[in-house]
Amino acid sequence: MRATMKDIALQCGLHKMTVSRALAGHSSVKPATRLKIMEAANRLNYEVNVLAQNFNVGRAGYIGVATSFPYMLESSYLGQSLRGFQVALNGSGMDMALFDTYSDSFNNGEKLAKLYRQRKVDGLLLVALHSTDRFLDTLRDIHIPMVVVGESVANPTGLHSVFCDDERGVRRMCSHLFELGHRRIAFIAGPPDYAGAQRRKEAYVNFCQKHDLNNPSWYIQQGDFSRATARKVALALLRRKPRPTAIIAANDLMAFGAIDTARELKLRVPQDLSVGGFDDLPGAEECEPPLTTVHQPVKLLAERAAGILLKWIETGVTPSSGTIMKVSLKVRQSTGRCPQ
Amino acid sequence: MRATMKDIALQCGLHKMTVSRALAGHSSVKPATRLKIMEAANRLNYEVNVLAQNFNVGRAGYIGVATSFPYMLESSYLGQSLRGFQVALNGSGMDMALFDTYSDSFNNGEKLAKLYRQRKVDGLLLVALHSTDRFLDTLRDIHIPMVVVGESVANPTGLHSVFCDDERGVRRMCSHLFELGHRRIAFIAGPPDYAGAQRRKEAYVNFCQKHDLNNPSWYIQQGDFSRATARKVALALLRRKPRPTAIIAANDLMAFGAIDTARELKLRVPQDLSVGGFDDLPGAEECEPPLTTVHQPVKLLAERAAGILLKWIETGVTPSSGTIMKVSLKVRQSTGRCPQ
DNA sequence: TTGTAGGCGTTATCAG
DNA sequence: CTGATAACGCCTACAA
Repeated sequence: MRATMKDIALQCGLHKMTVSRALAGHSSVKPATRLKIMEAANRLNYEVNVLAQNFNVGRAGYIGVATSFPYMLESSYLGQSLRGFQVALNGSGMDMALFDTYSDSFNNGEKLAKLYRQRKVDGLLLVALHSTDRFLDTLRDIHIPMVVVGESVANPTGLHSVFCDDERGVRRMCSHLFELGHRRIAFIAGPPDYAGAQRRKEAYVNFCQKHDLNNPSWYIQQGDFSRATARKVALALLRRKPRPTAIIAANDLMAFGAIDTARELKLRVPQDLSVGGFDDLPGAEECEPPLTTVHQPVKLLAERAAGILLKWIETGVTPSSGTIMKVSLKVRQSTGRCPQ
Repeated sequence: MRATMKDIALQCGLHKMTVSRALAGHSSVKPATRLKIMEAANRLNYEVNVLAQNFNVGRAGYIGVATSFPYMLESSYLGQSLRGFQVALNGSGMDMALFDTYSDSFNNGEKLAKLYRQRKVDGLLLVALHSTDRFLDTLRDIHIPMVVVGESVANPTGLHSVFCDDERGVRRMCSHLFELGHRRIAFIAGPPDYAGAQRRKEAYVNFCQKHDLNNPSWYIQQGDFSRATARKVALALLRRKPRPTAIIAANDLMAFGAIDTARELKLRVPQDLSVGGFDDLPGAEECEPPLTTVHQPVKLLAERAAGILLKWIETGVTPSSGTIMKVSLKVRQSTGRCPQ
């Protein structure tokens, strides 16, 4: 069906090798010959067989993006990440393949490793990995080019991860509220098996200690990054005395949940209660009230991660350590002076 | 580096062809030989080179999922679609590659066509395509195995699309409200270049005519499937007299927007205003109040689409027409009896 | 400037 | 039951 270099060669009375050179843009082809070849290629609707090309050089031409489907897929976190990857991959000849690591078969990393060993992908980008995933144990040993995005890893040996400065972000949020007069600051934590969530919580705890806030232990509530759960635990926070005057949520979704609950309890945000988030989702700016949050440059972070991975694949040199990206505090209308 | 069949063959003193047969599970291999081969394969950590395999049979082993990144990526519509694809692709040896059709270079279909001609993908799944996209013009002629998901196409020649029964869905929503006593029913339409949005609007118009509702023309407002825009146009609907007692939005996001506005105007939903949506997003059930909406079996729809595409690729036979999936009305708390 | 030989790893096919 | 050969489409390396 489809024309090959051989077909063009036949039409032109040349050898397929000359065709290969001409199409690859080698300078060692006589202009006249090149022209003839180009015309024939056009005539035949020729298009390189990338499959053969890649097979020849032993690469798949795909980067595997591994994520846990169930709720990551619909997160703008992944959305922005993918956009960042796209930017980095653009022009590299690599494209993105999407894999679900949620299913059980994935959870020991075997399946991902297989993808690589079978040459379905040339490397992996792992988005917001759970730090408990046994991925690491399995994958680390296989020396697969792979970069973890948005999550640092407890034991980073042989793994490169790109993540944001969670600690600094939470610290800045705490300071912001502190300066507004807040002392009764509560915290809704993320799932404990996310290293990033862990870092955020610790930063909050450290801040409280450093400033002798001495808040009751129930000021720290366990969330799971979901809005629904945040609503529930916010209820626990806002019903009991002494009621916090500010809540920091470990991500924006949970901040939204806290605001939902405040509204339900007829508490005004920010007059009666300040709420801070983390992530700066696209929706954070347009919600009611616009959310004060820590901006994470997700797209950039992803772009960086993909860039590192590409270089790794091309050069074969394992990048050394982790990469930390800066965050910034976006002060909007969900935080205000402490009441009284 | 990596072991090949040849390596195994050498270790076993056999021909690589025998190894191929043994590993492929052919019955024509002596059990003892097979065992020897299996052991060697294990010892060498052998894994088939899928790349070579695919090259040999002339297929990429990837299905391209094309979507316009900007907001589709973060939609649960795409999320559910991908999950559906995954189910259908499972076990087929095909995986998903993700492509952004938003950029200009994609909009004439050339790039997608190239993906196919270059054998980067074996077929395409187009999610929620704009019906104005010139994709169709370009792609139709190339006979690429491809299925459009969630959108019917004006001129379906040579294109198979799987979409839901938009008309029936809106009709059922209209009837539901009508039976609750509503007559002043307004409609927030979706972007006119989506065929599905068009169908939904027409279904509404038809219902109004059939029941002689004779509502003013401004009862139809133009939205763009986004929450923000819906808020604005809902304001136009709710500020003017005679105020509608019910609003149907062409998708859930816009229904949420309408509820936002109602809340802002101190209108209670559903006591003062009923609001209906379309899609049944995961969030529709847990929002406040839970949304009455038309359930679209997106995951199933996607699964079906991917199944059709797979068969097309395997058999080479173009499927005939479009496939329409059933919808169902989910009555929740955002609709109620007409006030007075 | 162009041609030839060979190989990438797998499988179909035919021969033994 | 196993082996030999060839082919998939391209490219590297060397020869003319």
